Amino acid sequence: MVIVEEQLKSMKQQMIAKGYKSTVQREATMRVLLEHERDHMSAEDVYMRVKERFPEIGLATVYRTLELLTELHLVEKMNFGDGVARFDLRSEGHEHMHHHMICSICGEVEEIQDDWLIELEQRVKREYGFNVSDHRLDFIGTFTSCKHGDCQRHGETA
Amino acid sequence: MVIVEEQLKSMKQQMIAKGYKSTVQREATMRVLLEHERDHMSAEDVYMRVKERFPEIGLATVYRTLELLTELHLVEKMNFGDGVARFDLRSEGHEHMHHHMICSICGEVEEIQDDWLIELEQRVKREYGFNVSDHRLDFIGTFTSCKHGDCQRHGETA
DNA sequence: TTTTAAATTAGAATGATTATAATTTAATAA
DNA sequence: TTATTAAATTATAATCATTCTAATTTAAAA
Ligand SMILES: [Zn+2]
Ligand SMILES: [Zn+2]
Ligand SMILES: [Zn+2]
Ligand SMILES: [Zn+2]
Repeated sequence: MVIVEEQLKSMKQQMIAKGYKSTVQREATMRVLLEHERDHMSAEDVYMRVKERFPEIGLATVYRTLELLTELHLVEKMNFGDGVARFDLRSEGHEHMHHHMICSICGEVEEIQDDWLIELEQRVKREYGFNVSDHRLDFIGTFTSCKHGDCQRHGETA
Repeated sequence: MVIVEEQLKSMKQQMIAKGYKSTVQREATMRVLLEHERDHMSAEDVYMRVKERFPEIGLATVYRTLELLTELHLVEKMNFGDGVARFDLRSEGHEHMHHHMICSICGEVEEIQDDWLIELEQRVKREYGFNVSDHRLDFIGTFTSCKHGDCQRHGETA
């Protein structure tokens, strides 16, 4: 886990390397994503956070920045079935997307950073002639702690 | 793979068992799903197919039926990132959702019916105290056949 | 056959996301 | 540094998938 400033610098460099401009709005948006790395925020969530420090930013700019970051493979646009897209930072140095555990009691989303699919991807190649470049793996279920009622987020929406 | 009529009967029974009514609109919708088992259709797609045989049906009814089938765990509502929900029949006798291979050249979606995640789910339980009740696994990549240009669906949207 | 809650219909409303046109700005080079 | 220009931003309108609403119809139970 690198410090935010360092990751921000790296993201800006990648943006410039691909011919995109570095703007204060984009920087503010990236900073919010970095500071909420595990939060799976919607565009609206990100917008509200950015607005706290940069009140004149427009919603469309946030949308476009998130789209751009997705295109640059810095961010993954995910849909967990609640009608909004959520934006998830891709971990530096990880070729493939991380996995998720989604609690069906409270909606909490936790991450598994290790790539557990290396072997299965060889199998996909062998058995189906399909060359995997990325993946998405979500586990749906319950944390033992949630089942016992001591769930921090019981009742919240997501 | 059972015959359509048989599966339809089973789905109707499950619907009635849970206290829902069996209607011609619901039957027509289920029939379309069964006849396009591997197609990953949007609600609009399903609506158009149902309309061919039942022109007076309304779009909202199709939406509500798909929602109901999702609730009954007969269908899975999936989002592949193109802005529409797609509805995928859950295979009879399979506790967990099947896996997908999504071709990034042509958008074709193919299914893997075997459950490849049994061991990983034990690991999730062991390492995170998370009890898995279902999962979603998509592989993104290319079929060897697509990479060589003989891709049937090259250029189509999805 | 009557009753009644559930389901359907058509159309309006919602809400997330995208497009538009005018204005501003980052990056390049004189 | 200043001028140039394409790219980015803003505010707002438009789009489009999905959901809601009120009136009407229907499936199932009595
Ligand atoms: Zn994540
Ligand atoms: Zn929980
Ligand atoms: Zn499928
Ligand atoms: Zn293909």
